[in-house]
Amino acid sequence: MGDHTAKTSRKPRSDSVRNRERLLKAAAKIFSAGGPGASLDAVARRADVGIGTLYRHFPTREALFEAVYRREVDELAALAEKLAENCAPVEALRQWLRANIQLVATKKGMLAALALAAHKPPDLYAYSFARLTKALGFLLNRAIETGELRADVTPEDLLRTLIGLCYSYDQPGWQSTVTRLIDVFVDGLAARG
Amino acid sequence: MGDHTAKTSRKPRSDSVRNRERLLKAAAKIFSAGGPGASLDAVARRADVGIGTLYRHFPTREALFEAVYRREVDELAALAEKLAENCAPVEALRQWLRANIQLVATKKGMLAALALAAHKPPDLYAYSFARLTKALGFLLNRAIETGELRADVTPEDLLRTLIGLCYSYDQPGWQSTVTRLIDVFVDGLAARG
DNA sequence: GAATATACGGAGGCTCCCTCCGCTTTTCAA
DNA sequence: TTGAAAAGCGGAGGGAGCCTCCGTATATTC
Repeated sequence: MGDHTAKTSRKPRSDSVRNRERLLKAAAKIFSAGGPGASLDAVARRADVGIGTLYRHFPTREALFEAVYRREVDELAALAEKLAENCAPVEALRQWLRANIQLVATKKGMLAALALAAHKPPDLYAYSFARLTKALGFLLNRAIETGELRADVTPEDLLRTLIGLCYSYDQPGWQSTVTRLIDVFVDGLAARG
Repeated sequence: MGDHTAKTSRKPRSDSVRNRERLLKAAAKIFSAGGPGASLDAVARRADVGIGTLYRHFPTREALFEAVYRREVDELAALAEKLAENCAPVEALRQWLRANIQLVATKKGMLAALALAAHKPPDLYAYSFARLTKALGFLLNRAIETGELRADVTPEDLLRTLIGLCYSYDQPGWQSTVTRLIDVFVDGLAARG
């Protein structure tokens, strides 16, 4: 089922692997063109694969989104660690948040992926949200421990705030606006409790 | 066409008026139950009216949303004036933002209406967004003029921020969380200019 | 009591979603 | 090499929603 836990001995079928790859490639294209809510039928068509195959590999829209954007999420997580090494706590946090905005601006569809990850009932999305909150929590805690930021905002809160702000998407000039708004927000976190 | 500009002399047909009313009532129910994206077919069915009639009265989903929530928007606008009379600038602003959260919490569907108003290309939504930004602009300017808040955030920005934050909807305990986040944001606005 | 402007209804054509199951391909063991 | 069984494939099919179009019905007006 695409999910090859080393349970049974058989190795995954070659056609299965190939099709999964095709689907991911097609999905990336379709999502980046058609935004969230793009047709899954269209993805299957583009991948030259039956719709049933799509659903077998990715039972839900979320699952497909997550698979498509997993690479990006991983990179964000890695970036958090790098920034922690090279910057002061609050600065590192700001940088990371900006990198997120940048990414959303670049990879269309990324925002939808994040939104799904952040808004849906747990368990289902799992990977992305966990990965990102962990990374963000790391940066946030550093700044809280030094006493530079107030302690009553969680990584989840901040991540959702970021995503919420990015929803001003499509508006002209949104990128600089959102950056400014995030800065305001971080200033608010810094204002003594 | 529901839009009776005193152009022609004929008075609007009684069945038209009745159906419009029915549709609004049905839509309020359906939207509050099914959230945004609820079926318009279902609205028509509930109103005991042909689907064509629905589309004739409200050519787009947005139009219907706006009509359904117009009353609430008007009340928010009125509230802004009342608060301005009775509270200090920043306090009035906070109160108003909280009232918004409260309203979103109460009237399900309201959030979707606001989001549509705030995210879509101008002209189309018109009424709600204009009304709200005007009200909010009024409160915001008072606080800026007294030098209590920085001047580089527009009413539109703030409104979109509010809506974006409310998107953490459905999450348990969202209401108090969003209230806290809004407070953080206002603190950020207050932090030195 | 016409005449006519206005509104009504819902069928029809399209797209999308997702499930289900008969058929094909691949793997693996003998 | 081979053939049985596991694994995967495809797409038809049923359901739902969207929106348009137009023949029919009815309110208003004179």
